[in-house]
Amino acid sequence: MHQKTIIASAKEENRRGGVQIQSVARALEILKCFSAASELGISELSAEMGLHKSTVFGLVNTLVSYGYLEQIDSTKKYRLGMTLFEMGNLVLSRIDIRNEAKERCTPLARKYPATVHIATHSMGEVIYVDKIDCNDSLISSSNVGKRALMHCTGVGKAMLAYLPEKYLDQYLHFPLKKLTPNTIETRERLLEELDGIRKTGIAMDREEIEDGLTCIAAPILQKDGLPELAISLSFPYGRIKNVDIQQVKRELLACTQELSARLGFRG
Amino acid sequence: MHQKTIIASAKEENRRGGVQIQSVARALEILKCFSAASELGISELSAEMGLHKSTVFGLVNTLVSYGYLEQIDSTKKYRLGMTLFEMGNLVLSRIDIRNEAKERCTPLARKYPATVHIATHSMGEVIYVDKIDCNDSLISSSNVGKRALMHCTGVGKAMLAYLPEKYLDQYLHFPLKKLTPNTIETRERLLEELDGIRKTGIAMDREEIEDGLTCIAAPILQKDGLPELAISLSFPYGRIKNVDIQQVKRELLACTQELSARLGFRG
DNA sequence: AACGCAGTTTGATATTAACGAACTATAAGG
DNA sequence: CCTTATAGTTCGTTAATATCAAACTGCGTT
Repeated sequence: MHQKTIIASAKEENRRGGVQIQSVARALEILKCFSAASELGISELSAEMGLHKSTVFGLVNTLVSYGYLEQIDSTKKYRLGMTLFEMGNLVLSRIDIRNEAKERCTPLARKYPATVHIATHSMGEVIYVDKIDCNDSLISSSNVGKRALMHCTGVGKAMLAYLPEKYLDQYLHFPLKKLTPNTIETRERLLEELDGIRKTGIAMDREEIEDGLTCIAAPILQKDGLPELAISLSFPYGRIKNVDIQQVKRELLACTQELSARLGFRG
Repeated sequence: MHQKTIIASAKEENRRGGVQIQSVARALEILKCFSAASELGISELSAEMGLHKSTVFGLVNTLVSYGYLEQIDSTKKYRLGMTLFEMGNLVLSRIDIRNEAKERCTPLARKYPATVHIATHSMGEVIYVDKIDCNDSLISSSNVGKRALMHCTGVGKAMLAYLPEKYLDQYLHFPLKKLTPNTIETRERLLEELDGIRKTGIAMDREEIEDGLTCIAAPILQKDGLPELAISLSFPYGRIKNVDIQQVKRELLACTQELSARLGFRG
């Protein structure tokens, strides 16, 4: 079957060992085709997936039954459904410590000209779960719910430093994607960096994801020593000048260590 | 196969016409087994679903590949994954008008001793998408992301009144579930109520979902006249006494009509 | 050290998902 | 207004694939 080949080659990346159920994988690939605003029809999806219309219809129809997609009456097209929102909120409420983290870190966003981000990790990527805007914020396009790469973000490196090395092997592909002149590319350089982070408990992003953006980050560790979240302060170009970085590090560490303690972590 | 029978009988409810892909439906049923905090193993799921362990394993494994579930290293059990959060945020950002609605209605929550809820509908149920706590709020256990029945909530009735009657036939089962002495039970009584709502543009919940809780609600209508959201003010027992209900209705309508106009609705 | 339990892997069989073709409905164009 | 085209939907056949059973692994307990 030529279709199978297309699917397999296009999506082999996220294969995890063990059995995969083809039709489930295809259904989830269909969900991936949708972005926030996009409304797609069966034929578009069929073309995108390289599958027959009727095959896609069956998969889509099942997703609709469960509210993962919904059909727009007027156009007959489909869009993401409210069950995803419902389930997403369940996940959010699972991360108990997030609320506390937000409360505890709000003073930092007030005191410094920085945006505070709270993030977790999933399958080798950063996912932002919340943010606190700084007082004099210009625009606030939210990253909440978005993914980012781990090797070039403060939060990502902060968590990687406390994850087992096999996590790194499983999810990171070297050479790492270079986004700015400062982005770390090699495994050796990354391991070295992570060693440094473990020494101080603080991860820095020095214009590694975006020119002009500096971040100071630290992880929140669970009882077992693994990171559940990380918190970062992002200073856009220029604003970092008049800030006492050592002082920020101390205050951030005070926050995250207290939060780690709340999770039962004994450093 | 006896398992098939179990699945079919247990879940026939949410069947939508047309083909269903069994393994996709099973995968989504598996997701349903999880609540926020729950961590389930393959054997538990296998028992819950009435399927063989290895069958469940294949399905779960696929869900893990895509981040819909994640495995906890220490216990080998599974929990809901971050992709659900990611997708849920996409859905949220699709509902553009929500932000405006929140902003526009915040004054109401400040002025009156009420909690403001913003909700939409999905498959015949209400889903709360946001809320604004009132100033002197006691506890704020959030309903955001939760579902509720349409026939006994202000927001639900507000939206039902502007949905086609076939929506009602498709999703509501009579007699309706009675939650308090005031809950509407019959189809006739509901249609009558919806007629009344269309006359004033306002839906009231007079202790129909919970004793002592009164709500005033109104829909936000799209260009095509169908409701996208509804907004309600909830007054807990006692607080409604000193409130000028007619004035609240006028102010709420002013909000929702402005918001409907923003969506292109011309009443 | 043996047992039991839970997660995981493997292989055989028959169910089921995929395809192709046909059908319907809506919209565009002559 | 009728034809044509496009997109969504339905149906029946076939072969691929999901399911089950049984065996394996690894951990924790007795």
